[in-house]
Amino acid sequence: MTTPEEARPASPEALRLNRQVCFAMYSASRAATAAYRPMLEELGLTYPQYLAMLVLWEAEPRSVRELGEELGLDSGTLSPLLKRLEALGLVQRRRSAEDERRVEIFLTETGAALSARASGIPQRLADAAGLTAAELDQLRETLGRLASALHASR
Amino acid sequence: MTTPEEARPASPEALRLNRQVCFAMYSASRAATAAYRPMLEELGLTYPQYLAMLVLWEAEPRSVRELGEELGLDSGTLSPLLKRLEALGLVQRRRSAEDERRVEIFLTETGAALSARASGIPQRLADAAGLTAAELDQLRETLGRLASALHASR
DNA sequence: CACAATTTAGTTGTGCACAACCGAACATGG
DNA sequence: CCATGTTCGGTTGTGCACAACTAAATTGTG
Repeated sequence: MTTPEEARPASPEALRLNRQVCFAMYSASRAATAAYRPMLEELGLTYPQYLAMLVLWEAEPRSVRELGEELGLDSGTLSPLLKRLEALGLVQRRRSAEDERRVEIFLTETGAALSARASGIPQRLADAAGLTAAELDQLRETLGRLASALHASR
Repeated sequence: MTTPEEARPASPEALRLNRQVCFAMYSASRAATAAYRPMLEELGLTYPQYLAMLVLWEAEPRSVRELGEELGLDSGTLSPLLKRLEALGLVQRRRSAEDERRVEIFLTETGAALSARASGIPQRLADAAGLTAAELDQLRETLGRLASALHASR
């Protein structure tokens, strides 16, 4: 009576892959990155590079630390990523004059102009998602609470 | 009349980071991986390694291709991952006799026994998530539909 | 002022992801 | 049987993530 349907002796129901919300997130997140890829390829960006550019398009310049705060990434990830953006001619890295520890990331003209070509991407992705605007809103809200709770639980 | 609240001339609302569901997923997924990390460290596993073990705990042996199907990962990711699991003594890789192209992944006794020590992890993570069981269920369902739609959109 | 503690980027090393490609093994039509 | 095409696992190269560490600049304190 312990196993309702088929016998499944070795594997407690809790360990079933398809029951795990975190696998669904991991999987959906990679699917989203894959969906962005062809669109971002036109801009010559990877998804994390696109995220960094989104932050810079909102306000600029930003220090590496500020970018890391917004994106939840550390310098080990951002330092090489930003150097690649610089090599692409989209940003410029410059030591702050007031605080020589800080490196300020400025958009170049090319980098700033790129936002125009990126502006259609969110809508194209939302269309591909196949969810209603309300569902997307609720999903975003739930994921936000989840991430907060997980961060707090450390 | 175009910008309802504060003026935000340079950055169309669509490009705001916090509006993007995909960033919420990306972020929450990494938060989940980080939440798993200390628990999985006790088992000596990374999160993707844990996922592979979950699949094997359900049914075994599985070919590399079958594992890839379940996890949505290709051989470029799985081959080295499975070699690491073999080096840990948790699985064994063996060429199939019927089809010499296939490599079957078997659990070792140690690998099979590890499921007992892993059985508490899903509940511990669900607790850390701070969502109700209903919310987690709905989240999983929505993410599943989203991933399907994104895969279909290619 | 001296000097310990903190902040900030950067580097190194490990482990995914994934594209592109390869060679061996199998399948199939002729 | 044989030529062609497909499947399968593996390798290589690039780009994240993240832990652990380093060095330089700044801040706080006696």
